[in-house]
Amino acid sequence: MRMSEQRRTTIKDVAEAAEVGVATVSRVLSGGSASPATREKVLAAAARLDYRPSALGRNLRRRRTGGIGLLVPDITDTFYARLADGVLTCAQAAGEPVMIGATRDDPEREAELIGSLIEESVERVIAVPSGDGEMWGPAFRAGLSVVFAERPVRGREDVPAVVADDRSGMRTAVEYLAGLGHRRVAFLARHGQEQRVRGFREAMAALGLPVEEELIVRARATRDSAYAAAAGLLQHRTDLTAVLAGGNMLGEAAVLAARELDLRVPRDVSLIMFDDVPWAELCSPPLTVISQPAQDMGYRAAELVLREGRRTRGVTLPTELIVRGSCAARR
Amino acid sequence: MRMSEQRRTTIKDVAEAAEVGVATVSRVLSGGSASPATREKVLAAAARLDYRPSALGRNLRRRRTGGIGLLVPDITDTFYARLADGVLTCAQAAGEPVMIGATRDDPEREAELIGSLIEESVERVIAVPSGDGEMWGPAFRAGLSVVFAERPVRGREDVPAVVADDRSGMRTAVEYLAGLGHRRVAFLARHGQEQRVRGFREAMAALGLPVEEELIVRARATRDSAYAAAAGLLQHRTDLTAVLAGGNMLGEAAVLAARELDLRVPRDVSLIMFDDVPWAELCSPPLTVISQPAQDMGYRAAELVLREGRRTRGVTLPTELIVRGSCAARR
DNA sequence: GTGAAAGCGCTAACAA
DNA sequence: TTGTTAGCGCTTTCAC
Repeated sequence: MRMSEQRRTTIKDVAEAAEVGVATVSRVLSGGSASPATREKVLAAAARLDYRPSALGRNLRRRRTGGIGLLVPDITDTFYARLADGVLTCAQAAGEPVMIGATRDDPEREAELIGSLIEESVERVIAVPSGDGEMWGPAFRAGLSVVFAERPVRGREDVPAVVADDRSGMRTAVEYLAGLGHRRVAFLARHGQEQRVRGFREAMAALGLPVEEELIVRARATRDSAYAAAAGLLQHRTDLTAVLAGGNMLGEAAVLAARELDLRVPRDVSLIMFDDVPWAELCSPPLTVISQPAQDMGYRAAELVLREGRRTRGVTLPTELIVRGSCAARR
Repeated sequence: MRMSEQRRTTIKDVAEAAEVGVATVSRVLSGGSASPATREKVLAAAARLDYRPSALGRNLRRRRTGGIGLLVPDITDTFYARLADGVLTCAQAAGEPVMIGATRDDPEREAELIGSLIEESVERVIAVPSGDGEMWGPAFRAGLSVVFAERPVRGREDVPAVVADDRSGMRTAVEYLAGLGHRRVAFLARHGQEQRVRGFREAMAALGLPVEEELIVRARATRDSAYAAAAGLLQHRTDLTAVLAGGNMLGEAAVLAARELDLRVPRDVSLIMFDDVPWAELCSPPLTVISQPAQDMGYRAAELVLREGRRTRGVTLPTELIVRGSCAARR
């Protein structure tokens, strides 16, 4: 005996209550033409019944879903959190729901999440890609429009990407360090940040500094991996005088590892971090950083993916050197 | 620019390819009974066509959506980011998509987001509530099952909530401070953290310390609001000897404000923060904190909301005092 | 074990 | 201007 069989209020209920056909209700509610009288009736009935059109029905019929999918490696990394925030801001303004997934920087998981987005008929995706171009085959075959954020994917140069100006940022950082007299500078990068690695190499070369492959260390997008990379670097290479961290988690790890090894920043080693975060200022010493507009990045990516217009080109956003106290002149 | 009218592969296509009826395909794919021979045929066809069942169709038919909605004030606040991470971890393990929204700690926006979740037929929601009980009327009327996180909502005591043990945490903090000789301790709270405020009052009273209303300051869940609150407090009340920050953003603001006002921590003022974050250790001095299991909170909330079983009770998770260097004995 | 058919809630032709 | 109707892709009786 089901007394309160929670049935959802449907368009049919509204139609009956307003004494019109369902098509009329649909039209009125989506701003179509209708006589003032009927419009009034329908609106009143809808309000009275607290009617909310089912996105399920609509999307099935239209064979598309409005929402946008968002794939980031780790929402716990403030950079991705800010990026996500930008996406949310733009999406909410456009009234689009956002479906989020954490890839853990794992191509396999990424593939799963892409599959899940396809199942949900999400047709727009913003992703900080972890895997290579192949992961994205199913996505394109399914016809969804994707925009990459933070970094492009090799082999998918046709897909628009919203990125920071890594080359310029790296160049600025390396020049700053070189100006301070550093020659042996290491680079802590996240896997996949090849743009930055390339920028680093270029900048070093341009200044006539040696690029030792051993001084370019890669980590995965997790705290543990970052720490291991930083500690390993600092421990084994006592000859380096400066380290450049490719992201805030790498920077955090570097500060921690340095402290653990009793290295003083910036006396024993100078440190500069890509990405500015609130705690950089609270840190001791305050960290010198290359800031990048994370939230903007997300916002722009959302704009791009929302703009139906095909053939949109990617966007490169500027970075900025913010000198604080973690770099010193090399004696 | 799609050249071929990308038609999605449907169950019908698979049925034709496998030379069976659609019902059979459905059955096989959802683990129903079928003869080994047909099962084989269907699976092969599905794989060959790279078939993915449409969640839209399924959900519409079933009149429910699997996904879970997640509403947080600000994903940029690492506490909420960790909470969200917990939710994502659990949801992904269960294969459920997560729809996320940022309420900005604004009841109105929260109401909008709830409405949007209803439209999407999401039937499970985890929320860090901003508004009062009334906001949630439509949600319950629509029959969705919700779990609150971080704090309960007054007037909705029947809704399960996953929270930190605020009373115990506050008590521990206050006792620690009192043991150090502090009597004039201020509390920086976020609006809605009434549990913590209550815990603070109780703890102070229990130790025979005076509770000055003026020393309990509330901020909204934004960096600006937090900073304003902290700066105002520190500026106007030069007689206080310790401040307890109700969350990491409040703590961050307090450190910043103190620095701005040339107050030395812990010499001039002791500081203790609710919620442990990676930078607390990097800060100078390292911050003494009451840690709370944010990611766990999210995970547990997801478990609760996923467990169909109604009448689940809420969960209270333990907190822990982690002494670092931001509190000193009062001379 | 298998298939035909009836919808889930909605929108878009097409009629009236 | 309005209503009728045919599906969108799927699951689920209900016959066979």
